[in-house]
Amino acid sequence: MPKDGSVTRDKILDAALKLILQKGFGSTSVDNVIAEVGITKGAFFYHFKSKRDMAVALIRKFVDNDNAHLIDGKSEVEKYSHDPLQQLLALISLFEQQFAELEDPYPGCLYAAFCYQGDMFDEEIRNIIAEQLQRWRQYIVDKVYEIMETRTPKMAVDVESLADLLTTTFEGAFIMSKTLDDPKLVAKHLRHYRNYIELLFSD
Amino acid sequence: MPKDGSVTRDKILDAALKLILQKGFGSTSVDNVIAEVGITKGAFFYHFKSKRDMAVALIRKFVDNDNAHLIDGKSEVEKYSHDPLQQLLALISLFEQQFAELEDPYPGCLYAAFCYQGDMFDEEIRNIIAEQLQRWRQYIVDKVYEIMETRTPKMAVDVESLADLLTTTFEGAFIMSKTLDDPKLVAKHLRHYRNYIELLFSD
DNA sequence: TATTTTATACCGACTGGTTGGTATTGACAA
DNA sequence: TTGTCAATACCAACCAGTCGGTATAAAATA
Repeated sequence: MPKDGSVTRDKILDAALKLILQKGFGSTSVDNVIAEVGITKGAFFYHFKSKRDMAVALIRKFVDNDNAHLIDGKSEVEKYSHDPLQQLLALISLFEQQFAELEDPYPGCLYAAFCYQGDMFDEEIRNIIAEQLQRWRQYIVDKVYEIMETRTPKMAVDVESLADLLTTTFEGAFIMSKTLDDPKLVAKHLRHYRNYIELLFSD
Repeated sequence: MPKDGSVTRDKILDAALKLILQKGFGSTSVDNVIAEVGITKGAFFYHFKSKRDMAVALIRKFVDNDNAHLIDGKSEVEKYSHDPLQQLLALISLFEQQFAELEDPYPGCLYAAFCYQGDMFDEEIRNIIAEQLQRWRQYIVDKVYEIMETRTPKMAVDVESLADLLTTTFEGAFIMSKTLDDPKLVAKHLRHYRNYIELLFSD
C-alpha cells in the first residue's frame, strides 16, 4: 500500500482555506499553514511548488465545491416542480434553509478574500473565479427567461443583473454577517432576494 | 505657523487606503506606503506610532466619510419630498446615479477589506465599523416604519434585515463589480434594491 | 523468496530578502 | 532657540523558497 500523500495535500488546503478567510492570503504565511497542519516546510513544498501554486489549487477546489452546490441545488429543485418560477424560488429557499442552520457566522468566501487581494494574483486566478460566477449567472438568466415565457414581470428588469444579484446577496451578506456577528443574517437576506423575485413574477 | 504635517499625514492615509484596497492590509507594508507617498520611515512613524495606529486612523477617516454620505444623502432627499417612501427611493436613486457615472470598477470598501483580515484586528476596530453599519440600519429602519404608518407591505418583511440589505447590496456589488470588471454593476444592483422597496410598498 | 532499486512522502537547517519598528540626527519655521 | 517635521541607518523577527538527507513501501531482479 502506498503512503497516501493526498491526505497531507488536502490537509494543507483545508488549513490554508481556514487561515486565508481569517487573515487574508498575504498575511497567511507558509509557516502558519504548516504549523496548523503539523508538518514541515519540506512537506509543503513537496506538494506545492510555490505559495501561488497552492493558491491556484485552493481556488480550483473552492470553485469545484461551489459548482457542486449549484448542480445539487438544480437537481434537488427541478424534481419537485416543472414551473421555472417555483424552481427558482425553491432554489433560494434551499440556500436559506442551509444558512438558517448556522450557529456561527459563515467563515466567508474565497472569491471575496481574493478580490480584496487582487493585486497579488494574476489573470489566470481571476478568470477561474469569474467563470464560476458566470455559471451561476447563466443558470438563473435561463431560468428567468423561461419564467418570462408565461409571466410578465411587474417591472422591466435587467435579467443579467437580476441573476448576478444572488451572488451579490451572498457576498454582501457574508461580510455583514461577520462584521455584525449575526449567523442568521445570510438566510434573512436571501429571503429578501426570494421576496423580490416573487413580487416581480407572481400574480 | 508650524509646518503643516497634516498634509503628509493625509497623504499617508490616502496612499494606504489605495494600497490596502488593492492588496489587503497584511500585504501592504509600511515600505509600500512610504514609497507611494515619497517619504521615509522616519516620517511615517512620526505621524503614526504603529501600523495598527494607522489602521485605526484610516478606518476612522473612512467611517467619517461614509457617514458624511449618509448625512448628505438624507438632507438631499428629504428636501424634495415629505413622503418617507419617496425619500427612501430617492436616496437609493441618488446612489445609483453616483455609481452609474463610474468608468472603472469601484475600488472597494474598507469594511470588506478589514472583514476578510479580521484576525489581524481587535474588537476596537471591529466596533468602529459595526457602529457605522448600524447608523445606516437605523436610518432606514426608521424610514421604513414611517412608511408603514400609511402603507401596508405586500409581504411581511423583517425590517431590520431589509435595512441592512442596502449595505449588503453595496458590499456584494463591489465584489462582483471588481471580479467581473463591470463598472456599471453596482448601479444596476442598487436599482434592484429600489425595485424591491417599490414593489413592497407602492400601490 | 531474498535482495536491490526506485519513487514517494517527508524532514529541518539554511539563505537572501522583507517586515514592523527604533535611535539618532538635522532642517526649517515661528 | 525651541518645537515640528522628516531623513538615514539600523535591528531582530519573519518571509518564501532551497537543499541535502531520510524513512517507507512497491517493483524489479536474482
